[in-house]
Amino acid sequence: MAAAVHRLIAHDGLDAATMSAVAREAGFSVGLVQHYFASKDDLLLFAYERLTADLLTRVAARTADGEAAGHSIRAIMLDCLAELLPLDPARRGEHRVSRAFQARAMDNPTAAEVAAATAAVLRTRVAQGIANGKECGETDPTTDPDLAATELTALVDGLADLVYRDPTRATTAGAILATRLAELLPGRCRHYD
Amino acid sequence: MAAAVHRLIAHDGLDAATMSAVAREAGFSVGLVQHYFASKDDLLLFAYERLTADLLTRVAARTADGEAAGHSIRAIMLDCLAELLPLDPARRGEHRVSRAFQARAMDNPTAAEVAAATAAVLRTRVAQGIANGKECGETDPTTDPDLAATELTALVDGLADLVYRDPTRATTAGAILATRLAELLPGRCRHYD
DNA sequence: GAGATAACCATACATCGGTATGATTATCGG
DNA sequence: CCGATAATCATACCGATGTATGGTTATCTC
Repeated sequence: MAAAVHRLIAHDGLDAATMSAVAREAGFSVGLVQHYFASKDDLLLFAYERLTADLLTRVAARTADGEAAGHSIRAIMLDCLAELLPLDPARRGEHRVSRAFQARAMDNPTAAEVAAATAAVLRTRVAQGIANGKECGETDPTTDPDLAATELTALVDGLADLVYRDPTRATTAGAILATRLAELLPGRCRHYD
Repeated sequence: MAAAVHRLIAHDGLDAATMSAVAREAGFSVGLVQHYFASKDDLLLFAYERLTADLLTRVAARTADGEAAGHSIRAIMLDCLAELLPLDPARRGEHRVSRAFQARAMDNPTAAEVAAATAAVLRTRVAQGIANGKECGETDPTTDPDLAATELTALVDGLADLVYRDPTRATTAGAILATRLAELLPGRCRHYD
C-alpha cells in the first residue's frame, strides 16, 4: 500500500494520493485501506516513514559495501551523498515523493518529526564519517565534524533540488560534491590505500 | 489578493488557499476573485510570481545598499544570502509559502518555470558577484564563478530548510555560510577597505 | 466444527471546493 | 446624462473526497 501511495505521488503529486486512488492502485477496496489505517493521515504518515526508512537503509548498505571493499571514507561518503541526488528516474520519483511529504511536514507536526529525525540521522552519520576521517588521517584535526556534516547535508539537499529542476546539471552537482568532499577530507587514509 | 494567498498558505498550508478562503481573507466575494483570475491556478501562479519578485527585489536592494556603503563583495553576498534564510517570523512564513509553491511546481509546469527562473536569476547574480570579485582581487582567479555560484545557492537552499526545521541552528547556518564565503572570496578588495 | 478474529468489500453520507451564472452597482468618457 | 465597461456580489451546481456503516468471506483457535 505504501508503494501504491509512492507511485501515485511520484506520478501525480500528493493530491493524487486519495483514498480511492490508493485502493485502486493497490488493487484493493477502499474499505480495506480503512481497515488498516484509521485515517488518511495515518496512511500518509506510514508511507512517509517507509520512504525515509528505505532511503536510510540504502545509504547504510552503500556504506557497508564501501567499507567491505576497502574504499576511503571520502569515496564512501561521495557514494552515499550522491545516492541522495535524483540522478535516475527512480530517484527522481523518490525525490518528488520526498519533497511532497516535506512540504506537508510544514503543517503536520508528526510528519515534521519524521523529516527532522531523518535529517538528524543522516547528519549524524556524516559527522561520524568525518570524525572517523580524523582518526585515520583523512581529515584535518581542526575540522568540526558536526559543522562539516551540517554543511554537506544542506549542500546535497540543495543540489538535489537543482538536479531535479535541471537534470542537465547533474554532472555539475556531482563535481561540486566531489570537490567539496576533497576539501573536507583531503588526506589519504593510513589504513587503506 | 496575493497577500491574502500568502497569509493563508503561511498560516495553514497550500490547501488552505481555497477560493472562498482567499476571498474571505481579502475581504471580497468569491465572484470578485473569479473576476480577476480565470481559475484557481491563475491565482496561485500570480501569487507565486509576486512572491519571487518580492524576494529578488529585496536581494537587489540589499546589494545596492551594500555597494553604496562601500562594503566588500563578500560582505554583500553574505548579507544577500542570509536574507534567504528563515531567520525571523516573516521570513519563516515566506519560506513556508515558497516551499509550498516549490512542491506544487513539481506537478505544475508553469510554476516550475517560475521556480527555475528565480533560481537562475539568483545564481546568475551570485556568479556575477564572484566574477567581480576576481577583478577587484577578492577571489582566486582560478575559481569558476558559475560553479561557485551553483554551490552557494544550493547551500543556502539546504540551510534554509535546516533553519526552518530547527531554528536553534540558525547561528550554525550563518557561520557555515560565512565560512564558505570566506573560503571562496578570501582576498581583500583593492578598491574598498 | 463452532466461534472469534481478521480480511475484505460495496455503498451511503455529509462536506467542501472550483466553477458557472445572472444580477446589481459603481465609474467614467462623450 | 447615458451608455459602456469594470467592479462586485449571492448563489446554484457538480464532482470529488474522507469517513461511517453494515455486511460477507476467509483464517485460525479451541
